[in-house]
Amino acid sequence: MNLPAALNLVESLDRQTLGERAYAQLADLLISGRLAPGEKLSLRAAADVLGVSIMPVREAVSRLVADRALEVTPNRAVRVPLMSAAQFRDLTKVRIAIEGHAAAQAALHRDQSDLASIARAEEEMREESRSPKPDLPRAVELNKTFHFAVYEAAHSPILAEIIRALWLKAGPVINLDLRANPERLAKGDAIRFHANVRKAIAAGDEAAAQAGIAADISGAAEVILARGGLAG
Amino acid sequence: MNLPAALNLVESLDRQTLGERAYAQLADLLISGRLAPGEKLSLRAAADVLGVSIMPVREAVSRLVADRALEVTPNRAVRVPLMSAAQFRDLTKVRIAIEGHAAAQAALHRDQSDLASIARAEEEMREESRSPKPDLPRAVELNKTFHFAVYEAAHSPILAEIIRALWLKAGPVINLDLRANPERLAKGDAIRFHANVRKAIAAGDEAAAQAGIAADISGAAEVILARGGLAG
DNA sequence: TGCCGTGATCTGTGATCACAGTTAGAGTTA
DNA sequence: TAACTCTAACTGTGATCACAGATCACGGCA
Repeated sequence: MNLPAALNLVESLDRQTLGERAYAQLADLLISGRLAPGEKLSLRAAADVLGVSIMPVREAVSRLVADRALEVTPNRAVRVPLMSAAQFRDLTKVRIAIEGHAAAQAALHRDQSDLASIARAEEEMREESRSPKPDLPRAVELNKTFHFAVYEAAHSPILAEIIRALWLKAGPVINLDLRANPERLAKGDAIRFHANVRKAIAAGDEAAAQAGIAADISGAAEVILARGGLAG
Repeated sequence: MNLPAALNLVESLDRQTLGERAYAQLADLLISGRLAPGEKLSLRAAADVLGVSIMPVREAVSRLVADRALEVTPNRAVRVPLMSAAQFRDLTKVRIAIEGHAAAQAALHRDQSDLASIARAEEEMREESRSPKPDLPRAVELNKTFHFAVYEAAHSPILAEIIRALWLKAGPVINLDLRANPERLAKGDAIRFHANVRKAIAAGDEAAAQAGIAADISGAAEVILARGGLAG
């Protein structure tokens, strides 16, 4: 009973329950904006699509409901919550405070490997957005990769987890919009802010890193609010 | 079909599922520190205690696992996560940043009714802690009431929700300790900090409100860390 | 033609059963 | 006495069934 635990290791890695897999899939749909606010979700239909019974889906959905990333209405319907302009402004303020704080911490605590992955993520997104025919889903994914490369550099698992929960709420609004309206990507605001953030973190400049993330978040939020498509 | 919706109202209020009730009960146990880190929890046993089948408990537990307030080990055992000193320091830093921010926002956005409930909570806790024989569980509850009165005054539902999740993680460590070691309560540090916070918020002094909350949180954390009872 | 009642179908919630894996303890052996 | 083995009871996970309530389309009435 003493194989060098190598098998033991691979076994414990793919040892994820169906519920966790379902959660990961649904969370990805939300963060990347492939589920729109107000869109309904049926447990049984989702279970069919994922090829499992409804039990794993129930667990995944109850987790997402706990995070307010989904809601179940009084009429027993699961849907992506609608967000009012006021709620979106609140969410944006909180994101600026917390993600800005994380960026400042990243400027203080980043190591070389953090800088490398931030730089790589920034470059990949810059290339994609300068392409004549950008792949929007990929751009959304790369944007997420860049931001989380920054937040990981703060070396605070708890902070990273909180931010992930915020993106679960913001994804359906922001990334859905980005997919539908690529102009902002073409305009290159995000690219500029990202470059500033990378430089600030590399230089250890807390304030600039915080300001850069804040500008990026509020820039995207203003586009959404200006469009005026939010509920109530 | 047009009763003035009065009946409609009462009905929609008590419309909570067994799962939600189970969640509320378990969350309360965690926040108030009646469940210690490392303590195991059996779904079936909990279901018996709560007088329901295991289904509602499963939903409640999966929510708490999503918030990292509980964890299920690879051996299929649900327990309150053990916290290393490093993790506790990370949690404390994040709490200082976020709860401090909330206190600052409270100083900016509080209205008269916020000030009234903050003052009431502060006074009740001061009385309890000055009593010759303080009721510790009640003191823990009053402390929570005061803090959340402050955070509610920031008028940011999202921020309040995030802080609630942080308390879910910190409760088993901090409040368990407070129950076991009442000296800190007797010493009156918390009472002094609370008074400062109340005054700062009433005066609209962001920085002082933030500093007061930070001092309260780190004061409690230092006691825990000094005791040295944390894991790994 | 427009409206309302009605039933089939779908919703999430809860209970129960089945299963594989772990744990703990009694019983046995060295 | 100590260690080892094996079994019985327990663990969370998943599937399936039952149920009350909501939805929606169809058919009949005005």
